Amino acid sequence: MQQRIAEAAERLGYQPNPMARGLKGGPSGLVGMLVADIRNPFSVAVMHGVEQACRAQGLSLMVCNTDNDPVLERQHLALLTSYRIEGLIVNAAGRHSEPLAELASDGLPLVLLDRSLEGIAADEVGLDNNLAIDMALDHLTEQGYRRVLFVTELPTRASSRQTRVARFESECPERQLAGKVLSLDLDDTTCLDHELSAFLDTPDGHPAAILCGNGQVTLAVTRALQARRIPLGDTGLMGIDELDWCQLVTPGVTTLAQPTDAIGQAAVEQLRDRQAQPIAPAPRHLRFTPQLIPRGSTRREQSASTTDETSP
Amino acid sequence: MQQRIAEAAERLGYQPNPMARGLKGGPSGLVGMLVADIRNPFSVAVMHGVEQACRAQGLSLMVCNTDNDPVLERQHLALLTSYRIEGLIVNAAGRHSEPLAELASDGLPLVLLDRSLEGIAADEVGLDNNLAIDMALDHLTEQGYRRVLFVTELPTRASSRQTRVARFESECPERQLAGKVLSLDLDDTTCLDHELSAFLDTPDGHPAAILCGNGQVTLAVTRALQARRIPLGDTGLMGIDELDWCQLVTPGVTTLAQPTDAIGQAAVEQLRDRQAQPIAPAPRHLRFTPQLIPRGSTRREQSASTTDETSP
DNA sequence: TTGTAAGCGTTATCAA
DNA sequence: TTGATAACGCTTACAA
Repeated sequence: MQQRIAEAAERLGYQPNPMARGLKGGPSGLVGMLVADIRNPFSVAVMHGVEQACRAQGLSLMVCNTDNDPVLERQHLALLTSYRIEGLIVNAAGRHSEPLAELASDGLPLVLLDRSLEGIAADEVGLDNNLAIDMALDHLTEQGYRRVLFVTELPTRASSRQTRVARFESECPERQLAGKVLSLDLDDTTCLDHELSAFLDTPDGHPAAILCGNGQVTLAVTRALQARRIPLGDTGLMGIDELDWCQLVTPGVTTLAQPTDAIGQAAVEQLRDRQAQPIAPAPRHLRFTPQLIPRGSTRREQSASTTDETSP
Repeated sequence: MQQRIAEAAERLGYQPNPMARGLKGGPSGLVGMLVADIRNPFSVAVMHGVEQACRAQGLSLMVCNTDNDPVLERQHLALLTSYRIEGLIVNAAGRHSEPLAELASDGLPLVLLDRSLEGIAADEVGLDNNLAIDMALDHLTEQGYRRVLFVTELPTRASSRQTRVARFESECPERQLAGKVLSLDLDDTTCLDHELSAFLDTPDGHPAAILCGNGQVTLAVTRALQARRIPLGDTGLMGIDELDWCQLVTPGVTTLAQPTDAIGQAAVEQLRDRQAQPIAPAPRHLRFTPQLIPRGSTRREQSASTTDETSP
């Protein structure tokens, strides 16, 4: 009997209207994602992982870019909830966002990507930031650098940046490294040149390296170094986030690659898990291990300019 | 009287439910966008322009990534239409897509980004491909290259690629250039090395250059050239699409930058225009002019390795 | 097993 | 000017 309607539906090309369905409160099959900056390759890479996972689960993904604008974030949040999303993956929200906290307490499955949010007890998925900093400092130490400048975007905006800065500051002394932190506003990189000079021009004989907090910073710093004709390797350069061009800029830029696909997929799984749980379990935090991709930019004794061909 | 309800709505934080609204058939304020490859920086850049324009118009944008998969494309199309979008911006659809044609003939405002589609008479917004090829060939000729290899992704997939190939083939003879076309499957770049060798190893004394059809190709070719230790400039390299790293790879990669923001915004405007028209006017084609950013990779007599600092 | 009815939050139409 | 009512397409609960 049901066969007959199923087959008639097939024949007529019937497709249920998700609007009507959503009205009544049924499952929407929709997952929302809030991205702080769609032009950040890391975000895009994670998003790709999220998409794949959604597809595998038969879910549809609705992506919104907030461009780091709290107002936009609020609007998009309203849009997403009005479409009855079943889960939300968030890679935005600089500060404690009230609407977001409200949603979480309303029981909407929520996964925070690459950041924690004050006052919101939600699942988190992201890099193991402490480990990443440790790995970076270990590598730089091994390569013989004794002074390190950590350049990061304004850490007030994202908790992961704060974590990295904190770890950097606590771990440098442990390794007898002279550490310094530079907070950068990417819209105004004039101070970068200045600070870079100040850091590099100290002729105390200790080899110096620069550690970049994310891909955008790596780009800005590489540009600045190149403008000042500073050869890489002699002055160390290392970045968190692997980028297309890191192997192209001679002698190659050393990076800590994030497992972006895995992170995206984990976010969706987390969402499903939570949906399946009738009583909300304690928030889970998933921290992924980065992969060190050593290249020429952290090789001090340049034995001929060997092009690095490591692939990401 | 209406004031009272307006103020009550404000007080209670009332927000109309777009589901219910959509059910009845009212305006949804939603625009859909289909992107073939979210990891293509060009697509992301255009998407950013689209977003800005939507915001300015008070529209919400729903983006779907098809990953060049016709099946996914169909699914996403179904999703978007079920949400009663008021307009659709498409940067996918390799071949004549039936569902798309259907939508267009149903009167849904449709803008094709960077491609035409057989059998679909819709508005188109994109680069002036003929002009772009002409500009590239002019530049390469001026710089003294006499042989050019045009590397493109499989042109069967996108009309803009076909247009570029056709123009390349017809214009090379005009300029007494020896032109050759290489169609590349980016998932399998083994043939690239091979073909590159074949092209460059012909010692007929004529300076050779490689022209890349888009950013992804530029990346693949730059990698291949670097692997073979071929210095840029001597062998010319030029790409369509400006990328972050083009100024970083010494001596800088010459590009034709697309005005991505303008293209995205034009797409949304086109949508609105069409919506406003009661009777559908003939499809409009908007073709944008690229910007030549000359760098060291097309400079033959390298007078000292001057770092190019032109910004995009 | 099959059929009917109410309700989800809007908008549009029509009467009062 | 205002208020009541039907309809959008679906789900769910209950009656035949």
